[in-house]
Amino acid sequence: MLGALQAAGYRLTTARRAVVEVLHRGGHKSAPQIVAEVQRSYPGVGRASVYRTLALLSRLGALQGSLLRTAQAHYAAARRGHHHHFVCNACQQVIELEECAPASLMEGIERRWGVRIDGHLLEFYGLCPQC
Amino acid sequence: MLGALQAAGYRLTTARRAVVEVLHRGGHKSAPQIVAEVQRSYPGVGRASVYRTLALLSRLGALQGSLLRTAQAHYAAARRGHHHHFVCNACQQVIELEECAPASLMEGIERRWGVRIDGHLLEFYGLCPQC
DNA sequence: GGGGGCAGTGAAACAGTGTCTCAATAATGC
DNA sequence: GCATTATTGAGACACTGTTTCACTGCCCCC
Repeated sequence: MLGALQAAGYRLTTARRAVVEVLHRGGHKSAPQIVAEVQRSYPGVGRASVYRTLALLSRLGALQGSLLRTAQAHYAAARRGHHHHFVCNACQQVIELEECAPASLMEGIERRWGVRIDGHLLEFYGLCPQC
Repeated sequence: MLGALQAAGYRLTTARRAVVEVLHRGGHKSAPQIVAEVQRSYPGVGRASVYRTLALLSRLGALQGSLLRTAQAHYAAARRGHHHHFVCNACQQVIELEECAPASLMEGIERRWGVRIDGHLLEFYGLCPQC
């Protein structure tokens, strides 16, 4: 990850090293969790730098973020049980899809991981016909 | 939706009617959008009541919310391109899955809706083996 | 290996979303 | 109608994430 930064012409600073170190510990972490871990190891590093580094790394593709876009709750009247969305990266338009992840996929996950699934969220991102 | 409220023993108040009315206009709306629309038609209705009603309706299943859970950005080192999650409703644990929505599903969506997909998010919710 | 330019920083203020508290209000059952 | 009590609106609060700005320290160049 540090290599990716350097290769893209970015400087290797303490703040960036600290964030990468925490991310390399693995697992799934929320942004505030990452801030906390970074500051435990490197109290000098500021919150803003952590957020900046996270945004930078995901822009470079070295980091995967979920719920990255503006995190607001979205609602729609429940029809047909559930539905999924396509969100346009350019105009933010939301298209409601009827397509759904096949039941076989969910059954496979339940069997493999020993979990019980009672809901899911499937969202696609890209460009809509107008954009 | 009003029926569902009444059937569950909740009172039919102006605030609740206003929220339901806005939701029945259809489409996808963010919570702040709903607040704005409600207050345009019924300036007396408070923000808190709108949020309370939205939470109540989705608890009753009359409303579908996405990104309903605490909306924080989550990150993990990018491996194998992408991955998906199972989130336990009880302990909030996140399990990383390797399963993915089949490419055929995505191709179908691109063809049918005329969009170009370059990313997606697939999350399952339920109970983990421990819970 | 030692400047110098400037990318990057930390701190703090800001903006936005969602929650909570509490006195006041109004929907319901009788 | 009236009493009960669920629900409300206002405002304070907590939290996440962004922006600003003066300062710092990384890296290139000689």
